[in-house]
Amino acid sequence: MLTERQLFILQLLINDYIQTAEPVGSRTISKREDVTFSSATIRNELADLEEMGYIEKTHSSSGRVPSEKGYRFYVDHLLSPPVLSKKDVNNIHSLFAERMVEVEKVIQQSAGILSELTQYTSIILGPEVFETRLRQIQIIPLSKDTAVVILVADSGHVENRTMKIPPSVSMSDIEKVVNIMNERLKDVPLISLKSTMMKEMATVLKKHIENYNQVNTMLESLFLYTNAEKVYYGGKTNILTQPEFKDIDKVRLLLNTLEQDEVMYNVLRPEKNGIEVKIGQENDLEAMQHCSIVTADYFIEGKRMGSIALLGPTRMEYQRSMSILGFLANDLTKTLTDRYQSFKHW
Amino acid sequence: MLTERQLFILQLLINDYIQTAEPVGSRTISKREDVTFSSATIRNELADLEEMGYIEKTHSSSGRVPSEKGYRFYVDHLLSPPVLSKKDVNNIHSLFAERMVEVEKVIQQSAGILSELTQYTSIILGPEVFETRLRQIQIIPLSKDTAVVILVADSGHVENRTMKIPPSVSMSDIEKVVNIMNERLKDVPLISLKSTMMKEMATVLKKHIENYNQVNTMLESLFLYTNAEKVYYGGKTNILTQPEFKDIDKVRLLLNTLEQDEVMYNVLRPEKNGIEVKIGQENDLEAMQHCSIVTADYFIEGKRMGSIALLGPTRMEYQRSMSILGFLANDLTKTLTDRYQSFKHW
DNA sequence: ATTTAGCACTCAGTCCTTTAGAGTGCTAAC
DNA sequence: GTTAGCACTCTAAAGGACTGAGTGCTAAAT
Repeated sequence: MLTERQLFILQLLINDYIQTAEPVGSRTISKREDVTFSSATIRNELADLEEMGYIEKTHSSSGRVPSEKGYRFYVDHLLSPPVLSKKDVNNIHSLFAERMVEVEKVIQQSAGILSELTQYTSIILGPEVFETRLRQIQIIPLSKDTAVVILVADSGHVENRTMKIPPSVSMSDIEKVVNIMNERLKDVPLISLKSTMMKEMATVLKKHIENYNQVNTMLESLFLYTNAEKVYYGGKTNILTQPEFKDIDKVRLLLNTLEQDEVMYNVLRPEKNGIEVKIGQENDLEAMQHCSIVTADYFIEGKRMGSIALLGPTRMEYQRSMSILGFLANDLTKTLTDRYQSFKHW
Repeated sequence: MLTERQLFILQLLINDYIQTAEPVGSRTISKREDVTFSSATIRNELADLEEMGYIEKTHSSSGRVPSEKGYRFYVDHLLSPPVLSKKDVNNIHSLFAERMVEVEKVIQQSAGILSELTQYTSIILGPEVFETRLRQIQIIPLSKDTAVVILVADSGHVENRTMKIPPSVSMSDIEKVVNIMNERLKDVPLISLKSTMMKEMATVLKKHIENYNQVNTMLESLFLYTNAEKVYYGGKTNILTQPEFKDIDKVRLLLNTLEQDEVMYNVLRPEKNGIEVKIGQENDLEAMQHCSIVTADYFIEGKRMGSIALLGPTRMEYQRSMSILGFLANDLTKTLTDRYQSFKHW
């Protein structure tokens, strides 16, 4: 479809535009050392590329700018082999060298370093709750009618909620329930706690507990909000340095969307494995029309646990972003798998 | 110092400017029904007010704009009696009607409603840790060398950290330590946990524990990061709708500052009780030069527990903000005190 | 049959100038 | 002390001229 030369020109053009954010003209391209043909030739090629929809003009006599189709093609076929500078690699490695104990800190730090290295906004989806399993439940009374319920997962993750205790339910009832729960619910994935409890425990509970109904509603309220995934951010305002975000309204829309964890959760939920790039309109969200998102997954023992992502303008450094992201995802996978193993084979 | 008429004119001018964000001229003021004197007279008065530093011109033939001194004076002496619409009151009351169980949720919701009602950014400092006391410590092993430590406060607040266990420390040692801690540290304010532990427990621990040194370093690392207060936000991007924040760089600076919880913590830490207003440069932070912050405190049994604040442009609706803030602080105080009582007299 | 030089044309951006309008300060009269 | 009136100031908007980067097309060169 595209000739060698057209590919070459398209690549040069997009590379240039990614660096400068300015429409690229034929002369700019022809000035490069490795370009042997004249600007007139380039003009002809550019006209063809435009006709095919890979590039666009901002006005009738302007230079060309990549279209989303152009970026798509670029990402799919024109990326040069990934190169990470030693500096970047060291940066990332030093992060994991610390061997932090808490998963959440590891992830928070990763988000920080990602945004620092790229000057984009980084977003990390915490380990999927449904892959972590219950280790223990504790109930600690606070007052005569409230108690804190603490769930500890095998990953070290701790969830807690405060709960009202109906007056008709006694402390010994609660102790009984907790005991039963710890017996029956151990190693159940957090995400299916509720259903497992309702199914498997109903009969058992009925046998042992007098006020079964009250206890039941109490337990239901306990698991009512299955906690959504936690979303971590780095460099939330980095996007404001991009020239395409001079417009306050665009910025506001985007930042507002970023604040909504549930929305971002859906954005990041990857559809296929590996490194994925969503360009402009490919993100269904209005606020993301002018953005691209690069996502990568991290795994524990081959199971997808979450994803890490970079959010930038459509004119983003795809190659570099993908390299860094892939690299970090890999390190994260290793670190977390290691950690998990040590839990498992204990 | 200022004549009645000057006071009146200053008040009108600031009120007008707060509404319109446009410099106010003598004609605008003279057009008001309750103004009996001519624009020429007003011009004379404005000249005087300017000389005294209460108002400024944006250029030599522009209308006048309040100076920071002007706002200060306005806030201190010219506020009209507070009026809250029924709608606002209902809005706030309905929030507390729900009787949520978790303190954190109450606070998060409060932040939300504040920002909704005012269209400013709301910031709430969570209950001061040093006023909450330890109820119980739990240690739950995760793997052979890690464990989760869970601290439950009497307020229902739960803290947790993951901890490395040195190989030389045995599980039974840890159990002993936890038991001793629960005996000795119950009802100690969270903030002084570390010092109390180091002082009071050293001797006891030495007696009972073999590997005192390892245990000690382990415990030290546990309390190394005394968790800073949690800061809650509502309407983070509301400030972007204000015309004075058209400038992306200002916005970036401000939003970045907002992201830094420690900085905000210091900004909010109130110096005196009651409702306080900090105008422009009175906030030492560079990023806040063009902002005002209104803060109010909330209490539990007369002890200050935290503060709630509104962040807006210097041209903010002080009267309304202060009313709403005061009202909410009051409700918060009541709600939290109620709750606390029920813990205490249990 | 490509490629290229050359040229006419287009348009955004900058710089000036003009104009309108809002506002001031001052003076002289009330 | 107050006000009408007027000259003056300055911004903001609107228009015009000019520049420069860029294009598309044509005709000549390869």
